[in-house]
Parts: sequence; structure tokens; C-alpha cells
Amino acid sequence: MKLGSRTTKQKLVILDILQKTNCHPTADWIYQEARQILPDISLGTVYRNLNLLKSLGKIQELNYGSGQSRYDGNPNNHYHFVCEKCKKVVDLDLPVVADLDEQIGKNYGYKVSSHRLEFYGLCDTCQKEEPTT
Amino acid sequence: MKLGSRTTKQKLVILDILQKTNCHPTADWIYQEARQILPDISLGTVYRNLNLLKSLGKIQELNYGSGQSRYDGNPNNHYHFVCEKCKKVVDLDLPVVADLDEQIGKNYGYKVSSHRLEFYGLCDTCQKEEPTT
DNA sequence: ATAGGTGCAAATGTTTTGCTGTCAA
DNA sequence: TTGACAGCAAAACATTTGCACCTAT
Repeated sequence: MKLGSRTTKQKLVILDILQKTNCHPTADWIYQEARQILPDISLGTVYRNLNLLKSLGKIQELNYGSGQSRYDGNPNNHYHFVCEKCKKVVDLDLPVVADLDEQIGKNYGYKVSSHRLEFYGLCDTCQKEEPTT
Repeated sequence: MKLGSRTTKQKLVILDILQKTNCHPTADWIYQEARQILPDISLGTVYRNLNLLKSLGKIQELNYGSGQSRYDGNPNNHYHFVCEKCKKVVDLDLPVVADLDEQIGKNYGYKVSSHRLEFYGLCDTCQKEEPTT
């Protein structure tokens, strides 16, 4: 697998962390995980490699309202549910409507290359806790 | 129209700017516009009022990859096209699939309150300029 | 050998906040 | 009158960058 001009251990560790988790982590979470394997890795390196892996199409950057970006080790388009209370991001197992892009392109004269669909609300856990608030 | 506990001129000017434009501006753009009407308004006030208006459901905050949030004076759900080159954000005149929320909720056990759909690509202007790049 | 990558720290850019004074109700 | 809001500036926060050293090729 080609990972840019040099394959460094930092790059490999970051990609591996991202591919093994399903929690759509922030850069800082990835940094904390990576330090357990490479104690001297720096946050700057994490950001540099996340940007690199993104431009290579190996990962995706997601971002919702507040603050940090989140990263997704699955490079293929898929949809997400975001819990507005606990901020959890979950993959949805829905068919991706690929020809939507083409349709929009035709109707509006744009060249559409991708789309993003996200649902917001309360996850099962947070629904139960909600009345207490 | 109720705008929180006090209706200040700053609040009114910000809401008015947002409702009269269709360019989905950043906080700073709104600040620059507002200064032409209220020269002493501060950027902090702009942010405070944008957050207030958002929590009152009068406006929406949108955010894509890089840097600043953008604001939308239309509080009703609608879909957007984002040009990846010139960063322009355009409203799409598509029917909003409201029962999507309910369906997802049923299938996954979440309480879905809203969804967001965005298309990315090149707008008509940028498509023409593209070959030169 | 050497260019691309790393660690560190400083810089950048956006948004929030503390404080004091002001004004809408 | 009074508490919510304004202006100002500093702080907070996420992310990027400059630089000197290191290392994969």
C-alpha cells in the first residue's frame, strides 16, 4: 500500500489506529492512542499525517458543529448519525444513493463529486437519561 | 417577533443582514457588514448574537471543512451545494425528505430530530476555469 | 547522500469570555 | 431601577508552521 513518498512508523500507527476503531475520533484522541505506541510522537505530526492520509484518500475528515474535526478510517462514502447529547458518531448501514450526485449535477449545472448525509438526534442511551435533565 | 429578553439594535442588524443575503456568510463577513451600520459593534457581540439567534432557532450554523462557520438566515431545513474551489454555498431547491428522520429512528432506535444533506463539487463558474489549473 | 518527515515550540486563526459600563424594559 | 447586553481586550482552543535534526529510500 502506497502512503506517500515515505512510509514512516508514525504514519502506519496513525492509520492503524483509525482503521481499528469505530469511534470517529478527534486528532487529540488519536494522538493519545499513538503515544502509547510511540511515546515521542507529536501532535503536529498527527495533524500532518491526518492531512496527508486524507489527501491520499485513505481516510475522511468529518466535522460537525463544535470545535474539533473527527476522522473516519473508512474512505468510502457512508452516512452517519450524530448524538447531540453525548456527541457520539455512529455509522449507518444505509445504501448510498450514488446517482443523487448526477441528478443534482444535471438539474443545476454543477459538477457534483460527492455528497454528505447526516442525522442528528439522541442515541438510545441518551434517550433514557433525557427525562432527568 | 421575540428575540430573547432584550431587543438591541445589534441583534436586529445582525439578523437583518443574515436574512437579506443569500451568501451564507462567515461571522467576520457579518461583522464587516454590521460595522457599516453600527461602526462600534464588536466581533464578540456578533458571535454572541449569532449563538443567541441560533439557540432561538432563528438562524442556522453551517460548517464545512476548513476554519470558519457559516450562517444561514433561513431557519428551515434545506439542502446545500458547496463549491470545493471557490467555497461558495448555494441553496438547493429540493424537497426535504422529512420522513427520512422517522425511518432512521425506527430502524436504529434513535430519536432523530433532523438531518443534513450537502453536495460537494464545482459550480458552473469554476468548471469553466478548471482546465487552466 | 538527500529529500521528506519528525519533534518541539511558536504562530495563526477562530471563537469565547471576563470585566466594566450602558441601555432596553 | 436593574439585569441583560455591549465593547474591549485577553484567553482559550484547534490547527498549522518554521526550524534544526533525523531517517527511509
